[in-house]
Amino acid sequence: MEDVARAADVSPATVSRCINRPEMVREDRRLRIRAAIAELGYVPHGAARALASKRSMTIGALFPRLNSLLFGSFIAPLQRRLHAEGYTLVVSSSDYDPTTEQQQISSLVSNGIDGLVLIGTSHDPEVFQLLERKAIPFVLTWAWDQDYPHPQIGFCNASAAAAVANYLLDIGHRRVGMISGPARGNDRAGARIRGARRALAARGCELEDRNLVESPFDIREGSKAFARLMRQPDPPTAVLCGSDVFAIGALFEARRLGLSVPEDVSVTGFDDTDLASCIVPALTTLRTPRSEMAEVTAAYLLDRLAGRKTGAHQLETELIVRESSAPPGR
Amino acid sequence: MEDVARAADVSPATVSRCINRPEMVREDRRLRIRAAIAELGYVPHGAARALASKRSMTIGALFPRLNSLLFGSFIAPLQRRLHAEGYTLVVSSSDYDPTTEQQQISSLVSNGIDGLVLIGTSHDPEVFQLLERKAIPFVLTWAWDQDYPHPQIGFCNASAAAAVANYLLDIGHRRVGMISGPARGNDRAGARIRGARRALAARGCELEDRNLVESPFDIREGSKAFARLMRQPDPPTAVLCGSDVFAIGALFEARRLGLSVPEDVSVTGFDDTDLASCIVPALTTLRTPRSEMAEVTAAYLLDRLAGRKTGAHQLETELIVRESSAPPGR
DNA sequence: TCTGCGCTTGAAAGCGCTTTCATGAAAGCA
DNA sequence: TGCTTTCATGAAAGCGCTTTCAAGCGCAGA
Repeated sequence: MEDVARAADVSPATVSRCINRPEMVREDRRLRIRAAIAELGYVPHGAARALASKRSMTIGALFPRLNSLLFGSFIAPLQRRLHAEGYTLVVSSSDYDPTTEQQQISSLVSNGIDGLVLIGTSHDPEVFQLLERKAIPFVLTWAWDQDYPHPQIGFCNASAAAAVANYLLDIGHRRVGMISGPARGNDRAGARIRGARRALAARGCELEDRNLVESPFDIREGSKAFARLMRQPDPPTAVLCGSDVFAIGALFEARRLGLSVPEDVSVTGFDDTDLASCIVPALTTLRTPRSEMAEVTAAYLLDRLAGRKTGAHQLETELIVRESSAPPGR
Repeated sequence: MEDVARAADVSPATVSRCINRPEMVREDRRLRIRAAIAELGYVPHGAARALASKRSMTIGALFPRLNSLLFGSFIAPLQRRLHAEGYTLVVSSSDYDPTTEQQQISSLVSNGIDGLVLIGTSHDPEVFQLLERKAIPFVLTWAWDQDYPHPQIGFCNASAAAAVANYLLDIGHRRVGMISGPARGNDRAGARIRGARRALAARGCELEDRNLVESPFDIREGSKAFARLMRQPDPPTAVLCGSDVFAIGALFEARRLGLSVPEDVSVTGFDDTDLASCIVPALTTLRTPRSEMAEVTAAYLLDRLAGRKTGAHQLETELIVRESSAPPGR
């Protein structure tokens, strides 16, 4: 920066202003400074900026997993929107482990994030303490719970799952199986089980224990779980999957088992990932509003960071009926 | 830090040493300092550390795309390995656009990365200038070119594609189609086309223009391209896809068109993504050594950052024959 | 012509840490 | 005992920026 200042024949203070609030510096100098910056290939030193200005222009996002089909469609728009406002998004993953999550958050805070995006509502209280002590705005996404004390931008996983269950009931299914992610430590999976179970019970169909399989999120696990459900004496006529990943695995497995979907068994997904509409048969699924959620999340944080007042948002989900579901029996 | 120093009754310098090189401080004080840190929930200020120490303990990685099936299996092990050595991985994406790439790199450098991972060999010369001027170690992955002047850790895309082509020739195919990513601006896609074309030509089979489709990396595009190839009067008996993504799209489309794979047409993928082994029929594909590449990449950068001498690496690929390929005709 | 105001600018004081350098204490040796 | 050597520590000088503060400048209005 000294070099640039010298080359443009101004003080370092003016160079700094030219970079941060160009409208403050007179046009002729601004041009001279910009020329000098380009000429010298000057790249500002982020750490020094962060230290002096107390803002890093960086937002953190911590996901349980990165290598899934799921989060891409959230990260991309989030990144885009934040970048447009000059912020950099730093993503990392906790591997569904609370301890790792704490470490990662601590590391993010240490790296100087100005704001943080978390997934779901179940986090260690210490996390919230740290964020509040450091006055770092944060928001929980992918979930919505009326009585939750922290800002959320998401949808109600329970009623979304209930919507799928009700749809299956509507078209005549009575024996419904479910493949879910591990409810333990995953509020979303837990809420989806709860929602589906209640909806079924409300119309006289228990979700029997033998018809509920919890597995790690993985296509292959979806296949295994589906096989297990269908191998039973009295298998379900419809399998409600708590994630498209499971449903995709189920569809593959059905083909291997020689079962036709939806003639022999209906399969529904959850999330409406890219694959859901491509796969054959196209997957009936519940669309979660990921890109909208990303937009609103970005807007929320940007508002908070600009000192504007904002609030939480509940977003809508939508059932997408495609080819993988039909009335039972035939 | 002042607070911690006061609480532990030592100087800030000792606290700093306790954090960075604990073996330098006497045990009793070390324990006192650690207790104070825990007690006060002290989190070091990364920017200040970076500024003072001239190291950010951060590695950047710039991918063309993030939302693909592909890079997850590279990022996860890379992240794990770097994290184990105290480094944080920052990933971002250029969207296959050279200008965006430059901006992103500039932003990464500005954010103070200590090292950088790039994909492929085609990058603006200015990028290398900047990295060299700032003395930031970097490495190019996913590619291998004998005569390339910058450090690479990857595999030869051309010979990998040639291996697939030769396999198809070996089992008797003469009319081979190819679905490739856009060769323009993507050295990997270009090399794969070149490799396949040469291997075919070497054994008397031209890759005709009508049998080569270039599309953006996307399942749906794979379906479209496959449909286009098969709609021709004299369609190929095998379709060599430059990416599993295309092959998966092709498999779905085949089912829609009522074509059996591999009876009516063989389909091969590239990369051996997670889906390749799950899908029905399981995909014959070329395994690219992504996690190994991640390990070696991490090791290379860590060596460079520790001042150790190291060199580039060529890695091996492997053809995985599964169910989607068979001799033609039947 | 003089006063007062707004607009730009530069000087300089940190931001929170690391690291050099000097110091004192403890340990080893003659 | 007196000397050197080693080790652990604290004081203090920055790291490269931003931002406050004061001051210079030109101009409008009196």
